[in-house]
Amino acid sequence: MVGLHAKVEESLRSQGVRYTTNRRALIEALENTPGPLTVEELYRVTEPRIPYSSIYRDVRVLTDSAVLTLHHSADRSNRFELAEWLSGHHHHLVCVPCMAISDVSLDPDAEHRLSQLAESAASNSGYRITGHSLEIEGLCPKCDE
Amino acid sequence: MVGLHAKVEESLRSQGVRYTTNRRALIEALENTPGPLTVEELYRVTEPRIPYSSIYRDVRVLTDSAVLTLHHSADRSNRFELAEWLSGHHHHLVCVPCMAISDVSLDPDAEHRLSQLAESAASNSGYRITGHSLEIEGLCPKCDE
DNA sequence: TAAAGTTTGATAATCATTATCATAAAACAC
DNA sequence: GTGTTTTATGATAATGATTATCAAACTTTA
Repeated sequence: MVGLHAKVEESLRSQGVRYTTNRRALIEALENTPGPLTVEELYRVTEPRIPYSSIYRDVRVLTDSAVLTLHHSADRSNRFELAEWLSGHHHHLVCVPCMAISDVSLDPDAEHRLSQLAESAASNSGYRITGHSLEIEGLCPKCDE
Repeated sequence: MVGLHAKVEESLRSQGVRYTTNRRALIEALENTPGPLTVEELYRVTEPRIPYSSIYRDVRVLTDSAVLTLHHSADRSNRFELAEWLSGHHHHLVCVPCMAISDVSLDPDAEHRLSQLAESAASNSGYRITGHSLEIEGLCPKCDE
């Protein structure tokens, strides 16, 4: 099993993009978190501090390189996460009051049924389906009282 | 069957908010469109023109009043749509290349199975589930060639 | 009709994000 | 290695979308 950094480095190199200290720190921050992070959260979490201008530039570079994906959440904030080819296919569990987001996976059988649902829902739309994403909304244990 | 405007008016009145000409025009624009709209699209579609400052204020008022909901999708723009208690529960079909979004509904049986999937996926998270939303990604007929 | 409360639209202010650019670091050629 | 080219960095300025302000117009209520 190849490590995350090796995969990222290989992918970036093939695109002529360097895997620098800053970028490595951002990837590590996302690796150690159960859900997508905002730029501000990335700023607070990394040590030593990376200036905002660099974080903004790097998340853009990494998103353009398909290492990260952008996630847009209900509080209007942009959040970044590892692309699914690095983290595995997953969905999101969102706490409506506090806006915390964490990843959830379906077991293979459930995932298969979900794919079928998505296919059939779009069957007479003329679209060619390439993917799907389920967002589950609720109240996290802290907010549910 | 009560009309859309009557429902909106009643809901707003109960919250001490007026259903003015501008707000009615925004609701009508959303009623006549198969998916959520950006502020810019609302600006272009309404006649006579409503200034941006008013559109921004009104979509905020209507969202705070739970008449509209904010949709967070793959481009970075914010889109607004009628809340589900007005338009019915539905999901979204997104064309990845051109970013067009249209509503899709599941039949009751499929919707039931989707709810169960969402419940079971979150079963050991400690969350209390209140809803879900499926985003289906693909290529619309025009983009698929 | 008068008074109180809301909405409107023009404009200014704010905030997140992106662009600029001189410097620094890394990769490459010889 | 030395020099050359390419790419990355961080400080700062610029942009663009959204929100706040406020006087005037409009609605509702008394």
